[in-house]
Formats: sequence, C-alpha cells, structure tokens
Amino acid sequence: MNNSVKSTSEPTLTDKFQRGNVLASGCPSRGVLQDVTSRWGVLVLFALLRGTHRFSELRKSITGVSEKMLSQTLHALEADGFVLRTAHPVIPPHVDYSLTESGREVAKRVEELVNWIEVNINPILNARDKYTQRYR
Amino acid sequence: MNNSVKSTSEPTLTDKFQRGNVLASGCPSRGVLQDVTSRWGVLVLFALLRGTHRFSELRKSITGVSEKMLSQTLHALEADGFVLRTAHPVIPPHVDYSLTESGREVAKRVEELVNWIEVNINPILNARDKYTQRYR
DNA sequence: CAGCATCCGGTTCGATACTG
DNA sequence: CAGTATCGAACCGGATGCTG
Repeated sequence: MNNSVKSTSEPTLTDKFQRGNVLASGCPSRGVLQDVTSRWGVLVLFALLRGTHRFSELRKSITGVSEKMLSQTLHALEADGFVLRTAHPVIPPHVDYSLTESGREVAKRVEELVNWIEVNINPILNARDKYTQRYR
Repeated sequence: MNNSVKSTSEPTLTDKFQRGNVLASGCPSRGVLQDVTSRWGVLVLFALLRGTHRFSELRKSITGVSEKMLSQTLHALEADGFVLRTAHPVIPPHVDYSLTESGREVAKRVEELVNWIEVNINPILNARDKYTQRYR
C-alpha cells in the first residue's frame, strides 16, 4: 500500500518539495513507481492488459504469486487509480479486475519494457554467462 | 545479483522451459526484469541516460541510495550487459559508469514509464487520497 | 470464491567501519 | 575515490486459519 518514503535516511527539506524529479528522495513519483515496478505489479499490469480477470484467474496465470501478495499488489494499484475492482453481489462472490484509463497508459509502457526484454533475452543471458565466467 | 528464481514454490517443469512468457515463473526474463525494475535499478538507468557518471556522482544524484545498494545494483546491471564499468588506473581511483547499447534501449523504455508517471503524478495522488479517505 | 489476520523464517537493506 | 565486510533492523513473502 506504500506509505510515503521507506528510506530511513530522512529526506531533506529540499527533497521533500522537489516534485518532478524522481532522483530526489522526496519525490512522490517514487512511491507510484514502486507500486508499478514492484515484483508482482509489473506482471499484474501486464496480465490485465489482456483483459478483465478474476482474482483466481490472475492467481493462476501469474505463476508463483501468493494470495497475499496478489491481494496487496491489487490494492496498491487500485489505490493509485490504475486498477478497477468490480464486485458482483452474488454467492459465491465474483470480483473482476480491470485496468482504468490511466492504468492502460502505464501498462502499455510496462509492456514495452517487458516485450523488449523478452525479445532480447538471449543476448542478455549470454552476457550474464560471460560475466559470471569471468568473475566467478 | 539475482540468482535465478527466488520464489520458494518450485517452478513446474512446464514453467522451467516456458521461455517467452513472463507470467510463467520459470521464464528467465523475470530475473532481468527484476534487475531493471528494482528500486534502485530504475533510477540508475534513468540517471545514466543523462550521461556517464562516477560512482560518487550517482550516489549524490540518486538521493537515498546507500553505497551498498548502489554497488549491488550497478553490478547486477553490468552483469546483464546494460552498464559499462570503466576503471581508470590512477590514484585516487576513478571509475566511470555508462550505458551500453542495449542498456540505452532498456533505459529509454524505463524513461518513458517514469516520465509518464511524473507528468501524471497529480491525478494519481488525488486518486490515492480519495481512496484512503474512503477506506480509512 | 475472494479475501483478511496472524505468525514467522529468510532475505534485504542501511549504517558503520575498514581496505586498496 | 571506490568500493568490500559486517551486523542489526526492517521488510518481504509464504503458510495457515478464518470470514462473508
């Protein structure tokens, strides 16, 4: 749910009001960035770009995510206005998650990043292998 | 430095070889994605897009990062082939960090994401306030 | 089904001290 | 200057049990 700055080193006064510069620790964009680029946040946005999904569907499609983390991630993204949660009052409960307008905008950018990495994964892995060989 | 999969739930056999799908836990792209979207990874890439920098310069410009985390982040990005480390053999030591060709490619995509968030930070923050008011 | 509350082990992180 | 080593503290994340 991300409560302000997590760093224990107090942001300076200048930082605190330095909006518009992520490199400054007080910049509120850092918090949002954290939600979006969090381990599961990226994958949730990526998954929801392919359409509306229920909680259990997301849980299945995003392999490895726990119930708790998925829930937490969805809440954070909902709070930021990126994800829309729609609960249908039926029994058993049925809840749908989809992207909002701004959610689609961020998700598109996340997707571009993810896609680039997937396309170029082999050269990257090779680089990594070379690196570990040299410095092991 | 990211060693393969971190999730404790064992990836299934199908996962393990399911390349080309980040949503599967065995996909190697997830690891790279973690390096790139890590708390400080994003900011380092963003900063280096503005040119070559020394260790201490990065430490100063990226407010709040500790020496240890900066070092760790730079190593991970170097291993993935995104960052080039150039040590000049002088005393006192002088080390430059810059982006590689592929580093610039990822960084550009990271930048687009960051920029979008910065531009739209106010509506997002408002959404968050509304949310916390409603559910506090 | 969708999810919160709680516990708890492992990892990460930051501050500090130290080295080449 | 550019790091590594070390050590608590904080946090993450999974498992379990329970609710509507």
